[in-house]
Amino acid sequence: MKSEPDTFGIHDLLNKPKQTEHWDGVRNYQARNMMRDDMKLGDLVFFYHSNCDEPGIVGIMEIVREGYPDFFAFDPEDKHFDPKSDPANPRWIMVDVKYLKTLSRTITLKELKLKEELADLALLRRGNRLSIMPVSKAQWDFILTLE
DNA sequence: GCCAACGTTGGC
DNA sequence: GCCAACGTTGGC
Repeated sequence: MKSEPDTFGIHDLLNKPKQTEHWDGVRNYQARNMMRDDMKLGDLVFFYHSNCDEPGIVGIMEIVREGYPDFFAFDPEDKHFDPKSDPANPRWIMVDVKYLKTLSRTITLKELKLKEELADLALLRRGNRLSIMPVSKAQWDFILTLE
């Protein structure tokens, strides 16, 4: 899962009560579907810092609540308000994530790109701008060997 | 700040 | 259903 450190970085998650926060504001259907359909309690997630000096994987989180309505979509004052999301039939979904650890160093995008083992990593696919992407078990294990 | 790559919107 | 226009993402 990607986030811009200037907006919400891994340190912000670390400083939340119970080191837990809802992953709100996703307004892309593919990303929403992954939160709604694929993410299960206890699943592990890489925290990726995007749009910053050193884009890359900085830590690990755990899913502690499965998909439920992103109620910020109902709030006209919220940045991610969506008038088309009906509370009776919510359009947007979020999950809750809990901080697990910060990697001993950032595994940079630049470095990931060099690895043959990660040729199929969704993050590295051309033009991919999704904020949530799948990582296979093999990819996950390999990435952790880079730490 | 630039720009490529996408997703979304809305007229037709 | 097509597609041009527009907005956003995010690396560089």
